[in-house]
Amino acid sequence: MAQIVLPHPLTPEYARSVADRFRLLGDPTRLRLIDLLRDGERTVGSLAQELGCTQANTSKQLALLADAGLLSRRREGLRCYYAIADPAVFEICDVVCASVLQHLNASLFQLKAI
Amino acid sequence: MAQIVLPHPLTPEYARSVADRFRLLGDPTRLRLIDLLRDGERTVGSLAQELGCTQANTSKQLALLADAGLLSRRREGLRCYYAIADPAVFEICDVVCASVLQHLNASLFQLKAI
DNA sequence: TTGGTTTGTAACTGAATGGTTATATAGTGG
DNA sequence: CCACTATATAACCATTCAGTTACAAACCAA
Repeated sequence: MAQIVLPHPLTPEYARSVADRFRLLGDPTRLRLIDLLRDGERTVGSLAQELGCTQANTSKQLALLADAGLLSRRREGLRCYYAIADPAVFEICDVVCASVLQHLNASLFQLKAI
Repeated sequence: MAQIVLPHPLTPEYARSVADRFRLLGDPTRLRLIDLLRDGERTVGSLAQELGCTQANTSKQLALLADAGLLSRRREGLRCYYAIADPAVFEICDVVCASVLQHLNASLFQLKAI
């Protein structure tokens, strides 16, 4: 498999694609859904109940993640089980979380220093 | 330094913080600005010219990135030089770009298989 | 069939936001 | 002083989008 690298400077088209992915992960509800799916597949209703979201909204956000290829869908009778399809999301989230935590800690340190 | 880990399940507050960071990176213009700054600090006008953006918009987007701690500002007379302040953004972007490229390649393969 | 359950979807609303225009601020040179 | 340059910012507009409501579709049980 040929290794394809993004151009530098980044073209508007590629920037758009990457930005789309970032924006997809840039919502608290979707992040919490992904986090809940760390433990394995779950049904829409179960996820909705745990998040305190409506079923409609949960279904919509799950569909967005699945359409992007991050989640997989599996029907079983009435229930629909969603699961992580691309484990890369964990790596991505971990890296971003670490950066955010570092900033939060730094801010906290600033506060304590006053 | 104590290692602080995000709670699981992710609380709404932490999810919000992480989502904010993702959303900040979820814009093509800001991603291209970050990409241009890989080569070192640049002035607002220089960046605006290369992106084909207005000076006002470029300044606004740079300010957003700087306020979040991702960029640093350095004034020198009339000019204002921006630079990467948190190298973690490169790691973050690289991870996401790799994932996006993989999906793009997979889509391309699907097309060729038809 | 009838009723109940789970999920998907269309239409709508309010809020957030990227980009533009115009203006303010501040530094430089004559 | 004045003009010019580089940057920041305020006001505004158009678009995007998360969430809600209502409803449709699909499946199961009795």
